[in-house]
Amino acid sequence: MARVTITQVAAHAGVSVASASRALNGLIASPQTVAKVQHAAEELGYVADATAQSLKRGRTNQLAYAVADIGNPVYVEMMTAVERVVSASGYRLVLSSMGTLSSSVDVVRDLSRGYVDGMILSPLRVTDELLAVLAKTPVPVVVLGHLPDNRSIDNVRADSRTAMRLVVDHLVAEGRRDVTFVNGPSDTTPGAFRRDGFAAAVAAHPKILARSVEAEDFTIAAGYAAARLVLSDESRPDAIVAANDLIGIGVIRAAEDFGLSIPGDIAVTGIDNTELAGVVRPGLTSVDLGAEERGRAAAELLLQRIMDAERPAHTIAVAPSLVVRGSSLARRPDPASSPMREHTEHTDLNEEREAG
Amino acid sequence: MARVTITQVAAHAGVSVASASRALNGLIASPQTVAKVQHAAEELGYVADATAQSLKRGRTNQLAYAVADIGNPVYVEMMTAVERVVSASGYRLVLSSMGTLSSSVDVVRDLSRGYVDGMILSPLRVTDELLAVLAKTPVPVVVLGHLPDNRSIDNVRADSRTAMRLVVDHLVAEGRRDVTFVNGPSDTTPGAFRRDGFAAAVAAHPKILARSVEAEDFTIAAGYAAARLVLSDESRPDAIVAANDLIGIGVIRAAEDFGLSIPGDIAVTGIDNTELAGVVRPGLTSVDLGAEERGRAAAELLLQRIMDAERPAHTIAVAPSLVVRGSSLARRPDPASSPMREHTEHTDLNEEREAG
DNA sequence: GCATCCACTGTAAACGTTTACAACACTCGA
DNA sequence: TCGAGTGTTGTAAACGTTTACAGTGGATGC
Repeated sequence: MARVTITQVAAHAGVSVASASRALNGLIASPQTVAKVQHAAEELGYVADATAQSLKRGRTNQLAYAVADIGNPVYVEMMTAVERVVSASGYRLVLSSMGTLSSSVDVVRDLSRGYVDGMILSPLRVTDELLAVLAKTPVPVVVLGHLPDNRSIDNVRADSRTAMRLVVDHLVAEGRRDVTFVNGPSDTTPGAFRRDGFAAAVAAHPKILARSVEAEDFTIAAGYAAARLVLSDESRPDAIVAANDLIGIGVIRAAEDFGLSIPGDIAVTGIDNTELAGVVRPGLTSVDLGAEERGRAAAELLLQRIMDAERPAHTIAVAPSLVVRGSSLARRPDPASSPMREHTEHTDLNEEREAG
Repeated sequence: MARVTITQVAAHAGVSVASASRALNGLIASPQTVAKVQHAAEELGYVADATAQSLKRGRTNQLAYAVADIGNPVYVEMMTAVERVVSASGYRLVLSSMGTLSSSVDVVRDLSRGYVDGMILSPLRVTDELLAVLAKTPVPVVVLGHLPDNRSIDNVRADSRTAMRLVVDHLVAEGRRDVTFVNGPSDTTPGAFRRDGFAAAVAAHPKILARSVEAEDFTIAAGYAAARLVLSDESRPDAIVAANDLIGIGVIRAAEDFGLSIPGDIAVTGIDNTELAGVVRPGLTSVDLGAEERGRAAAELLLQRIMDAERPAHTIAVAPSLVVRGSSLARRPDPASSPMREHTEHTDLNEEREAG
């Protein structure tokens, strides 16, 4: 299945390559030429070579979304929002994952080589090396995730501080007094910001006891493992704040293994408000960080940056909102309790109550 | 941040572009030249333009994985396996989603234009148009998902028929007699094959009552909606076979809304054995279709096809295996039952029992 | 009948690389 | 001293497009 070039199409149609090109691109050409060329192209199954076209035109019509942790549904949610925006502007979106296999620096370097006209980056860790590469990368970049200030890089971020305040305030209001934060790795950007946010939030409540541990990862399995340690401590907390929904779900599973009722014995909260939070039982109270809105904002920032390379860098922060579900309700005055209390919770696939 | 070309590097180093190219690519060149060129490249921040390089070399070192439904975790699982294989061979993997926005035909056409050296396709629907495009596409393709036979296209498939037999046999063995299949759209490839597989499987058990309905989609929300209809029927089944885990989870949630105990009042099974199946309560019995193995096989097939365009097309079918969890256990002889029976189920984040 | 315009066409140069080929400066052996 | 060999270099042609430019032919105006 050899590649057929425009030269062959031109020959087959009996015209010059220039005419063929013009006919195919809808530029000025006589109706007969257009007909001949289109027929020839059809017959030979011609498709313009993308690399040649990009080289000549200086643009690829491709944008990239590079994400560290594609296993986390929240990134899929952001990607969907990104795709909606960029494909409306005629770009195709390619997703490239920068896992353990390829470092984010490598991915950025590679993407800077001209395969894409711009990129959105969601790195888990923002190293100095990455910042250096980003600063001198020739293609437009938007970072979706917290970035040091004054970096002159377009940036869309969640508000981790407010998010942590929302959950902590909520738990305290519901009567919790001993709160443990199960973070993901704190050398990651979300890990660091949520750690600090938690510290700030609990500082506002001098009476409550606050502790922190770190899960190995922002995953269900890591949350489960970390929670087992927390719960086997002799003085276990009456609330666990998880750094994201996946960890939160792991915590719920661990609590179940320990025979603990949620929220009777212990409250649990997550962050991201993914679909999963509404699907586990009890429903996981979570902070919605506006994934959809962040994705959209990042895409729009990128499109604007492409149109005007000189515009000043923008930073957009999206406001979080608390979504309360069964996992964090007040511990009730012990209603002649059955050992495992029954949670009568309506499945919130369609609606949810918000408080923010 | 203007693009710096090899011409500038060569000028800056005081050599010809040919020498610069050779020095940068580790071809034959004197140590002094290499040093000068590398220094110049470093200083100017030179990165080779990918489109020019690809045009000249005739290869991009990129492979694509195009997937219809990125919201389904099973595709992420396959992608991870694919990436592991292809990046070990020096390729970069780009993911392109063909959602409602862009038809699979468009995506294939676009990818055939030279942006990638090969692609793996997981289409939801295999239309004649898609087959026609695939047949004449100039870049190597592997289809990950059932394909009509004798298509001379490399193909990796799950064994839906066996999968359906495994769940149906299991449910019958556990004493179920009235089984409803909640399929996804049956005009999709998985929908059609699972429908047929279910029909064949129940045909082997003449005594049991079998019915089918279709959810709008392979999602939790669609499964939930479909299950509400099924369960509000006056003669509700004693088992529901869901066409995948997401639908199965929706079914569990719906059953809960109806106050039904699982597996006491009704058994539920899924397909794909995603992580979610082990995380919901009760654990969702599911058929593992070998996502990891299918992804790996597809990637290897693609690499071989790239190396040898003439080799005959292969079809690889991966054997399924049943993973039994709490959602489908036998209805026990009514142990002085509490209305909502308590499932003491060990969280299977680490191990699971298989039967296949 | 000649100049002018118009609509269209072909020639050729670019885009940034890689690479075949020829040229070059050496060293070595005769 | 010469020729052959070696190791390195530059010139120039390609890869498949797009596009500036200079034609071409015919119709129109005088």
